[in-house]
Amino acid sequence: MKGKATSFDIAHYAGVSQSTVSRALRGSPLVNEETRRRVVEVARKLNYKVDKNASNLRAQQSSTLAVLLFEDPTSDESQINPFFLSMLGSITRACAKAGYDLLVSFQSSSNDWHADYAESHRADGIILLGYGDYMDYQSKFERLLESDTKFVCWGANVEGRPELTVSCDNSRGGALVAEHLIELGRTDCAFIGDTSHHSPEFSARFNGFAERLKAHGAHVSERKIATAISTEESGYQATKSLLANNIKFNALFGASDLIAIGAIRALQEAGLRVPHDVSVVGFDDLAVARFCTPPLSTVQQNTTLAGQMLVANLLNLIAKQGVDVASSVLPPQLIVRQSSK
Amino acid sequence: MKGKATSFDIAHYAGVSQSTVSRALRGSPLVNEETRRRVVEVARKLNYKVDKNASNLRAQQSSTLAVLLFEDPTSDESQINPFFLSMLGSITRACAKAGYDLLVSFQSSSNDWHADYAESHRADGIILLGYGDYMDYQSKFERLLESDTKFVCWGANVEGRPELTVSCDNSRGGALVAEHLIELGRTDCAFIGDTSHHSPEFSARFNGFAERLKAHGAHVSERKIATAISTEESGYQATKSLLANNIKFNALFGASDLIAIGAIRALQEAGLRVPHDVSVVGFDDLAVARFCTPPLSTVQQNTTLAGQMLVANLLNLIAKQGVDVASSVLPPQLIVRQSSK
DNA sequence: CGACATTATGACACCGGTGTCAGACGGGGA
DNA sequence: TCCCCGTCTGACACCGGTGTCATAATGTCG
Repeated sequence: MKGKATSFDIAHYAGVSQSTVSRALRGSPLVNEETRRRVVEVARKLNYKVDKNASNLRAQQSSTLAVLLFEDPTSDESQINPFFLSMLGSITRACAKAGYDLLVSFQSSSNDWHADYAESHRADGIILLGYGDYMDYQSKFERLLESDTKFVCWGANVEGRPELTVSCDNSRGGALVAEHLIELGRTDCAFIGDTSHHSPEFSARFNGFAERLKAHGAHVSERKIATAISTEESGYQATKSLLANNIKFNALFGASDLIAIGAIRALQEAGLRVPHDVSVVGFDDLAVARFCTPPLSTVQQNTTLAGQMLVANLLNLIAKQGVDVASSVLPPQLIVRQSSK
Repeated sequence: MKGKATSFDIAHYAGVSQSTVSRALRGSPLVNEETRRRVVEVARKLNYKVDKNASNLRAQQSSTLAVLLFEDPTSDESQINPFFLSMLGSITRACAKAGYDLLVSFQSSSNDWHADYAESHRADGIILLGYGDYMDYQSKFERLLESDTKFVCWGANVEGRPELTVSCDNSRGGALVAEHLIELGRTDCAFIGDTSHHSPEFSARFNGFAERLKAHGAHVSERKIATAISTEESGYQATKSLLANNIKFNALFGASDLIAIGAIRALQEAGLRVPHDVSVVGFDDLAVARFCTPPLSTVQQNTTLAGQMLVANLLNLIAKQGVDVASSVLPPQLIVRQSSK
């Protein structure tokens, strides 16, 4: 047998028509059980596999989802945010369970392909990760909506379409951190992250944090806020600049674990002890949080559940073409370790 | 316009035949420059995208590669080995650069789909990660070879086909660790990992390590070897069992960073100081190695280069159907940090 | 001005399945 | 015996492109 076997080959050897082969292999009730057995047996012997391209073409769908991971172009390209990688793992598993394949693509702002996967029929739907850090994300969303592309997004809100977003309750997470620091009596806080609308997740964390502090009579001074993207280096630099300006604080909230880890390095270099002089809390609960020095207190996001919901909501969207899907906001959980004792 | 535009729609509006549209959009020299401009313009206006399924079906290829990541079923399913994730990042980028899409799939030993992606024409070739830890990998390789599936593999050797493997020079990496410990005068070594053929990468690391020590008159006692898979917990347990048996050593080589990190935890719990009492060295240089307590000395594998070579070799294999591709063994690099000073 | 090469285009078969439709076949009831 | 119905199967159009072949239009040269 040259090349791969086709359904015509199977038909030939099983002594039936090609139509019957197709029906038999896909469990149609129209085919006689005895015939089916014969077809299945021949197919197995010839190691026959349905050609996905042909089947997708005819069926006008691809049984495939795509994940587009947006990377902040200002961050180091060689290191991918481990938080998204861990989400990727759970998305992959959820896809497999649903019988879908998963295409993975790393996007940078330079390319504009966001809808390509769907429009070229390579994927039935798209999952967006990291678009909260995308400068111009609302306009991207508009283009996706316009072309009727099925998509769901982690973190960033799609205006007027809450059902397209799965996110952590960032505001609540920030509040948990505030409560924890209040309990410790450490209310003179610095914040490293981003309070602007460019970064909806970081600013939600900050707002939840600041509001809860305020409710207790404390407040975060503008001077104690430094801007950083979600990398260790950026957190380090931002904290260093605070210290260089001789700004004092007894607690520090990093908008992500990577930022917090960088902040700890800057603090330690400046001779400050964590947590003795400064309590530090991060956000994400990356694996590394458990192992760093000192082990980092942080707010855990349930990436496993998040991945499952992204996939489930997207499939729902594809199946029901746009009917109501509930907004999905996941509860965060505070994990206290040595960095804030 | 209902639904997506097809090349016939473009043809209609541009006043040419469908054939010409196809040629024009794919840069055939057969079409008049003026005609091409018109076609391209109409296509852009109608937001036309080539249907990948149709094009793949006709061309009998998919412009897609698949990554199969094998997970040790005995390890915690929710946490994916960060080493492979980082490789995944560089593979994705290399694919994108070559104009290929990437399918990602996590395999467990229970499913037997290894060749499915290729045989169903979903992917032109397959990249195997983590198959060195696969109990029965040679038989899987045989099936892939038999079905003429194009594939390359990280780490594990395919018998008689060195061109299908890209790997780190694990033996040399082990030797680097040995040399480093010899310099420190720490030759009473423990090894945590796997010295059996079940884990070709770990055992190569061990062999390179042991041989170099032997050449210096030192030697690793059987009693100081404990078996572990590549997780923090497993490294912790293995080290704990050594200590429980009252086995002494002044250096420890963990076959991976995760193992070494678990080992450090076990040592510290037992009241041993790292590196004062025991020098610890790992393997991989995960991001976490820089941040753990104390920062971990380790052997760096160049995942960026590795990913690029896997993709390049695979594409080569697909293009030249089986002609010689050089075996690719990448040089490891010792990174000394506080854990072995 | 006719033979011939060159360029640009259209018609059409084809990739390998899926779904529809028509019809063969056997059995039961009138 | 004839008709009807349910069960099972085959023929065929179709999905949306790609590549081949034939041909029209234009230009070249003797």
